[in-house]
Amino acid sequence: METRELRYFVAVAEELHFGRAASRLGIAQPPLSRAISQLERRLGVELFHRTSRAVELTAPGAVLLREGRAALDAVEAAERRTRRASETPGIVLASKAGAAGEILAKLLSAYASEPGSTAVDVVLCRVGEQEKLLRDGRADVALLHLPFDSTAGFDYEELGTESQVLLLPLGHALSTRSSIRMSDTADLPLPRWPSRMGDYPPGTGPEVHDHTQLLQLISLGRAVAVLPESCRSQLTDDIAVVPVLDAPLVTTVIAWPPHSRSRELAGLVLAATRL
Amino acid sequence: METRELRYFVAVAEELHFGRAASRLGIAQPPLSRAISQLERRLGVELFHRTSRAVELTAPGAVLLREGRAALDAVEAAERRTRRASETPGIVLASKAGAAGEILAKLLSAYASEPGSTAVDVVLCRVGEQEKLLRDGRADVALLHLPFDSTAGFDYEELGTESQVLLLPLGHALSTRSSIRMSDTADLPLPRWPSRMGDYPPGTGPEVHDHTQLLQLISLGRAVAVLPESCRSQLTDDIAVVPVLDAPLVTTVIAWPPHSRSRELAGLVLAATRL
DNA sequence: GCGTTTCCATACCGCCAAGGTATCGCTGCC
DNA sequence: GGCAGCGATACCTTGGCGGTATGGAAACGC
Repeated sequence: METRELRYFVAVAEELHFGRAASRLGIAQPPLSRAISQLERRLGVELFHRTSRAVELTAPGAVLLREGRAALDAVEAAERRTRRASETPGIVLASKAGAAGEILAKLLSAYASEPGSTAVDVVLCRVGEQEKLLRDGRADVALLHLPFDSTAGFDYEELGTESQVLLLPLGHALSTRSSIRMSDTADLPLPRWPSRMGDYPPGTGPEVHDHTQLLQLISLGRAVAVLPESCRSQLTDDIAVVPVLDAPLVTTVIAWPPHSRSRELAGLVLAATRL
Repeated sequence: METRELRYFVAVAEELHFGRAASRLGIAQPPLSRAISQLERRLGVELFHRTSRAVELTAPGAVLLREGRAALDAVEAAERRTRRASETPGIVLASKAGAAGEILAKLLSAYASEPGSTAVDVVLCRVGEQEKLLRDGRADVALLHLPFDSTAGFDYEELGTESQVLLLPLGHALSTRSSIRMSDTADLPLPRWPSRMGDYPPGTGPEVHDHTQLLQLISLGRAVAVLPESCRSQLTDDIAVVPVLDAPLVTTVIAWPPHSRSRELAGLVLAATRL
C-alpha cells in the first residue's frame, strides 16, 4: 500500500463524500473514485458501502481508518525527524500552553546547565495535542498530565504528583470555603475541553483550548475549573483557590516515542527525573 | 514520502550496497540509484556518504532508517489488520514457542468459556519476535516477559511474577545443590539468544531461538539455562532444576498496540487479568 | 410522473515518472 | 596498465495517474 492511497482513503473516510474529499486533496473526483476502488480490489476488501446517495465505512474500513491514520503519522514523523536531524540540532518539547509552567522552567534551566546539552525548542500547544505532535514528529518529547492525557504508545517517566484545586472568580459563593468535594462542583460551569483528544471530564461551561484562555474566563466569572495546584503560581489575584479533597491526583510525566533514544533526549529525561 | 521510496531506502541502508539492494527489491540498480538521489533531493538531506567503493549512512540517514522501519511496519500493520477484519473474525495472539505454556492454556480456556468470545489464533514465534509481530499487524496481542521483552509502544497488563530456576542436564555437578546464585553460572554455557530483539543476557553457549530448542540442548548436555520456574511443567525427567536466589523476577504481561481496542481484545485482556 | 439535481462510476486521453538496457567514470587491486 | 567492481548517467518504453466528458442511479420538487 502506498501512502498516497492511504491519504486518499483517509480523506474519503473522513468526509464520507468523494467530491469533497477530492477537492480537499486537490484532485478531481473520478481519479479518486478509481483509486479507492483499486485499493479495495488490491486489498480484496470492501471499504465503503456506497449508494449513489450516501457513503459509509464498512467494519474493515473503520479498521483501516484507525490504523491508516497511525501509519500516516509514522511516515510523516520519519520525514520530519530526518529533516530536523540534518538541520539545527536540538530537541523539540511539547507542553500545554499555560500548564506545567513551573516544572517546565525548572527542567529547562536544569538541562541547560548540564554538560553536553543541546538547544530545546518549546512548542506550547493546545490541551491534548501533545500526543499528536509526538506521534507525527513535530515534537521529540512532551510533558503530559495523567490521568487526562494518554501515554498510549509512548515511553515515559513520572515527574511528580499533585492534588487539584478549584479556581473560582473572587466573590463566588464557594470562594470562602476552606475545602470542597467534587460533588460540590456539579452545577458549576466547568470548561468543555476539545473532545477529540485526551480524557477530560465533560463540563457545562464555555469551550476552551488552553489554560491561559481558561484563566481569563474564570477572572471574567464565566467559568470555574479544577486544576493541579501548581497552577497557583500563575494566578492573578482576582481568582480564588479552594482545595478539592476528592479530585483525582494529577501526575506529570515526560513522554517520548519508544524508538527515539538519542543521547540528547536521554539527557533531558535524566535531568527531568532528577528535579 | 511514498512507502515505495521508504522501502527502497531501507533496503539500501540495510545492504549498504546499491546492487544487492536492487536485486533484493527485484529491480535494476540504476532506477534504485535514481530513486534514492531523488528522495535525497526532495528531503533536502544527504542520506548516504558514497564513494565508488563504499556506501555508508549519514546521521540523518540513520534517523530515517529507525523511523522508516517503524513507519513501514505501521503501514504493513494497517494493511494486514484490514484484511483480517474482513475475513475470519478472531484474535491473533503471539507467544514465545515453549514459554508461558501453562498461563497460555489457562488463558485460552478461560476466555473461550466467556460469553461472546471469538476464536483465538495462537502464533508461536521465536524469542523476542512478539514485538515485531505486534508492530506489523501479524498479531493483535502478545504475551511478553519483562524484563527481557520490551513493552515499548504498547499498552499492557501484568499477569504475574515468578522467580527463576537453573536448568541443568541430570548429573551435572551443580544439579544436587538446593539453590545457587547467578555468580555460580558465570562459566556455564548459557544460551545465546538472537541479539536483534529483546534484552537477554549474553551467554557463551549455543545459539538458540526458542525454548523447545533450548530444552533439547540442555538434555543433550550442551547448554544450561536460567528460566522462569513455570517451565517446570514442561520438563522431561532428564533435566535437573535448581532455584536461583538472585535472578531477576520475571513478569508475564499481556500487551497490545495502543490504538487497537476492539471489544474482543478487551474481553481477552479482561480474562487474562482475572487468572 | 417527469424533469432536475446530486453523486459516484466509467470511458477515454495525455503525460509524467518508474523501470529497463547500455555505458561511463572512478577506484582499488593484481 | 589492465581489470574488476560499483555507482551514476543517458536514453528509451510503458504503465498508471490525473484530467475532461459523460453515464446512470437515487432523491426531490412541482
